[in-house]
Amino acid sequence: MSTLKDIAREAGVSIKTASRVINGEAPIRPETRSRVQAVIDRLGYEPSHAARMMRTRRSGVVGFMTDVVASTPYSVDMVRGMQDELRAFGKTMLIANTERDAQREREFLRMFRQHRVEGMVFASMFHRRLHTVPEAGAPLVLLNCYADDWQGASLVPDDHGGGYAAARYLLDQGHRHLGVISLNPVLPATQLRLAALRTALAERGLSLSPDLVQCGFVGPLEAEQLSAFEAAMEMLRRPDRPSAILCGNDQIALQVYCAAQDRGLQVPGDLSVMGFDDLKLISETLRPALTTVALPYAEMGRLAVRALVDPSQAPMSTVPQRVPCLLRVRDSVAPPTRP
Amino acid sequence: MSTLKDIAREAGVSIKTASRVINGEAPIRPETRSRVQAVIDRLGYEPSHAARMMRTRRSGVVGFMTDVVASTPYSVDMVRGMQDELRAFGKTMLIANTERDAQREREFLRMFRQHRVEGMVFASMFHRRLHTVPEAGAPLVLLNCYADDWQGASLVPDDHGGGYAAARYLLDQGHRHLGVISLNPVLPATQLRLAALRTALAERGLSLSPDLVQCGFVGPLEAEQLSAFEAAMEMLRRPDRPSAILCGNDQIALQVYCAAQDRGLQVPGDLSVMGFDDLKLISETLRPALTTVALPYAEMGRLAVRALVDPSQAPMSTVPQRVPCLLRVRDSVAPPTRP
DNA sequence: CTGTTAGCGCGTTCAG
DNA sequence: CTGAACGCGCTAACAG
Repeated sequence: MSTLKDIAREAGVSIKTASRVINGEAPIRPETRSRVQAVIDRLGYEPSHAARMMRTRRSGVVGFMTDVVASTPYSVDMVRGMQDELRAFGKTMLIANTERDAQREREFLRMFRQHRVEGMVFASMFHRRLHTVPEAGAPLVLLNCYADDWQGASLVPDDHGGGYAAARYLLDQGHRHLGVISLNPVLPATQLRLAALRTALAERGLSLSPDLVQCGFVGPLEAEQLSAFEAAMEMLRRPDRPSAILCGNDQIALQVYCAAQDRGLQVPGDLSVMGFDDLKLISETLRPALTTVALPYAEMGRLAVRALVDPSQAPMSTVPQRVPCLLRVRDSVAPPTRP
Repeated sequence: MSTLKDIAREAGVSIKTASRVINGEAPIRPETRSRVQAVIDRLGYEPSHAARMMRTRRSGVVGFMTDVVASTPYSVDMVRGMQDELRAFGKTMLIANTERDAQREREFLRMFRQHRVEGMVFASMFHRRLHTVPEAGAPLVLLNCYADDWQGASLVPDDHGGGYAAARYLLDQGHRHLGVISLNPVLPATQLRLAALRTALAERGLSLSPDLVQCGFVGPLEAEQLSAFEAAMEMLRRPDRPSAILCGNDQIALQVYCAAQDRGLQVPGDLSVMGFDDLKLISETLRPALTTVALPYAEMGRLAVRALVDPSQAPMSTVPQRVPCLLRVRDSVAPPTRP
């Protein structure tokens, strides 16, 4: 690969002049500029990022670390959102996946530090509280999580708002008797959405039957297994079965569809189903297509980068900032046939 | 951030000695070593990747570029496979997603060149032929694609083998009357699997009814829409409906489940379903869980990195290397009830 | 408008 | 076993 010196020599100018045309600095005489440019094109020259970084002491790189990718590819939307925004600033991204392994986390943090990342984004798979905050010697933005001893930037989905929107939609369609198959109860998302649901219900003088609130998973949080099918089967066998089920995520909703099939119930005719997450792989593929609430992961990625790269413009507060979750109306909810 | 010079000064040794303990070079007197190490730990020193790279002229970075992420998060497995292997070699990864935009592709290639990537992996969403080969001035491995004018390394899933395994499994279960809802016919994957199916059928003196081979998508390849539900409905209404349906991917299989529900057919009692891809989000969530064929994306990622980082060990041939697709037996296939 | 000089933080060379 | 000096490719600071 050729160097700036080569360009300068070939073009018969000084190194600095070559540098100037590359960086579009200062006024350069047009003929000089085009002569230098011609050499650059001919030699296929690209400035060395490493050398540039050494001189300017800015890496132009931000690190992205996730805890688990697991079954839910939640991080790809965040990555895309981040990339969109980074591209606009001419920056690049290093990614790391710790798989919840402390050893790997340390290694990757070292790697980030060696690359002198200008910022770091840490995302957890579930909206949760962190015990320790990863430290890469650069500004940090937390995605989908927060920490008590951490007064920096933190972006979380507005689970309360999303849960409220879902509940209101079902109520507006005429449902009065709702079932819930939730995520693990220890997750803030679960509690926030339940609280929102109870609020929406209370506004109409209704309440939630405790029997109709189930968890869609079994086992410890780190190794939980889907059990929504069984929960749904049980719920649908009851004489007072709900006319609609609110699900903790789209996978649960998928299992509810399967349970409905098994019970000979049509969606949405006999049973309305509401998902959460808007995993297109499921929500757009199911027939009838799934009405769900979209998690704003791409938007969170964009906001995180903006906060990192241009902090003045994004004055992050010390409390987690809630990013809106949008209701995606498709075909899995209809007015109830029995009141 | 402190530098090697700081370390040397604080420890009262020369820069070179400090450098030696960091890189574990040469014999150093133990007491000197531990004194230097103590300073390193105290100052939280990390060597500058940029400075190192400039000196050694090796970036330790490989680039990963994908064409579309779209609905199918196919690339996350590749990324994970690559990361596993890169970690073992102490290297890192830069990622880019072109969204099939030539402009973006050029920009990212420049970025890769500026970072002096030591290798590049290009992955396409579908197993396909490339018109032009992206060039980053470094060794290249193609994933999921190949090009006629390109005699370098290329890894593709063994669609023929996977299709054959799926067909054999259905035949071994006793199925004789098979339906197919495939990917777009222009894709090599489609043709390879169909050929494998015909071979397996021919081995038993059977053949495929042309009426029972449908495509699960409509519209042009770049913007195709799932239409497997309609195809399945049509197929299941036929008097000679198949006892099993082979699907081009797991999303198609999901729609076949939905169509079966609509027709009042139980899976696998009335209809066996075989997927392809093994998207866990779908295959492990469906009830009954989906029997499918796994695409070896993580393995392809690992192999690509190995070929790049240690070419001697992985002598890639000039023809695309086929990576085995494994049958994942779950619960969606059972012996047919009507012969 | 253009050129000269001096490092950025490392690893390498060669000399102790 | 250890140290001094040099240069990787580039840009900042300051001349001209």
